Amino acid sequence: MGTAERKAKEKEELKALILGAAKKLFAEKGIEETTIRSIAKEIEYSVGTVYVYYKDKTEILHDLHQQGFAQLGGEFRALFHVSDPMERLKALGRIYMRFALENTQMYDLMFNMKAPMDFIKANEEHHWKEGNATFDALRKTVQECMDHGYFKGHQLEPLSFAIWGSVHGMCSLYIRDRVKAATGQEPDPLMNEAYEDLMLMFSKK
Amino acid sequence: MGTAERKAKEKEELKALILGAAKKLFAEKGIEETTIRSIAKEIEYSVGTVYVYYKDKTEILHDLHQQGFAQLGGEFRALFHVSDPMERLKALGRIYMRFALENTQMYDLMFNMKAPMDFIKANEEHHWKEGNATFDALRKTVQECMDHGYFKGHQLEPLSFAIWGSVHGMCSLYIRDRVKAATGQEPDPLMNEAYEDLMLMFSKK
DNA sequence: AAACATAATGAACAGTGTTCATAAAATCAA
DNA sequence: TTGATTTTATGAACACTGTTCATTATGTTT
Repeated sequence: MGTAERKAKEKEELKALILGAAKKLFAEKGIEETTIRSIAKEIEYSVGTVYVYYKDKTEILHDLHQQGFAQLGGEFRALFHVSDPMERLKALGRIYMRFALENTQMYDLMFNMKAPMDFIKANEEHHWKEGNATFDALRKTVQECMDHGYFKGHQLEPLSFAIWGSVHGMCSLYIRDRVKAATGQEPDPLMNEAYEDLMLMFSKK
Repeated sequence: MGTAERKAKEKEELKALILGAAKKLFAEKGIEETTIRSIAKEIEYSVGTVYVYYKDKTEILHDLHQQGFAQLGGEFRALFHVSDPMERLKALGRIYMRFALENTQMYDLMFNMKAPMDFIKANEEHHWKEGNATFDALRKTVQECMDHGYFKGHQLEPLSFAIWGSVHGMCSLYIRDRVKAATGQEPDPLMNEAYEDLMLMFSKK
């Protein structure tokens, strides 16, 4: 049936319109200022309409969080042409860090906020697909590093987590304004130097 | 004047009562559920009274955040009898991690939430006293480690930040429920193993 | 006892996410 | 085309939040 098909498409379009408005406001103003009413106003629909297409605010945030992972995942995949695993590991970290610093709100949503995980739990999807895929990219690279003689005496799983945590921690402190406040130094250069320090330790055979 | 003195003391007591109730509710239910009304109810005062003693919710959260640092700082100071700097560094990290896992809400407030930093900024105190003091404990220990031949080729400041970030990152991912969701493993053992992995790398001369 | 100062109150305001009976629009059936 | 039916959009209303402030109650001083 042609009409049903078209209607389904229109529904998808309006849903995407809502998500786009949410994304824009979210990136600009952050989560606090991104209210359902402001989203509705942005696309010139009523408040109720948003709730026709999204049952929750958390569902919107979850979709946004997925978009973020799609982007980061794409940037990760583009790095798999780097054959030297340690080089790739360093590049993965750099991309991750750049993504965090350039999309602070989005990064926050993906790795710090409760909402997306709450949504995932509430919908019985006890697999965090996006997170797993991203973590897999790291794990595979770490495994290859080990095959090349790096990280002797370490275990793949905890080591991968430790590496993820290390880079995430610096980004997280950056985003929450703890870096300058605690060190008294300018955040951006310090982040770079700290990252070099980390990689120096990681790449010691 | 004796009466004035007593009244001042009473004021302090009521303020402490409010903070205590806030702390209790906060540790139990988290920040979302800790409303001004629930605090007032807990101590059997009216909503308005809370605002007599605290101008803001952020001021309450800032005081709470300070209490957290007082506790963590105390536990840190107790470690300065450990003379071997690398041993002390490892112990600092363990204490930090234990604090995070046992006081998730408080840790979150101290290192992840916006409110306390917003309050500090709003009050022109562009020094994060608590954070600085805590970071100093780490920096001093790292410096001593370097004096003992560790961390060759590293710079004190970025390295200290990298170490802080590393441990913080793992704790942060734990608290925000990303660990099990991304790795599929039980968080607590994984955290311990990952910490060992980190320290193994840090302590390579 | 009266005048004054301090402290506690809770109704009211503006904002939030969310719901749902109603209205409008689109589709289908004749 | 016209009427019936289904689908979509609406915004007032609800329960909650942080916050304010005129009013009330309490305590102190003269």
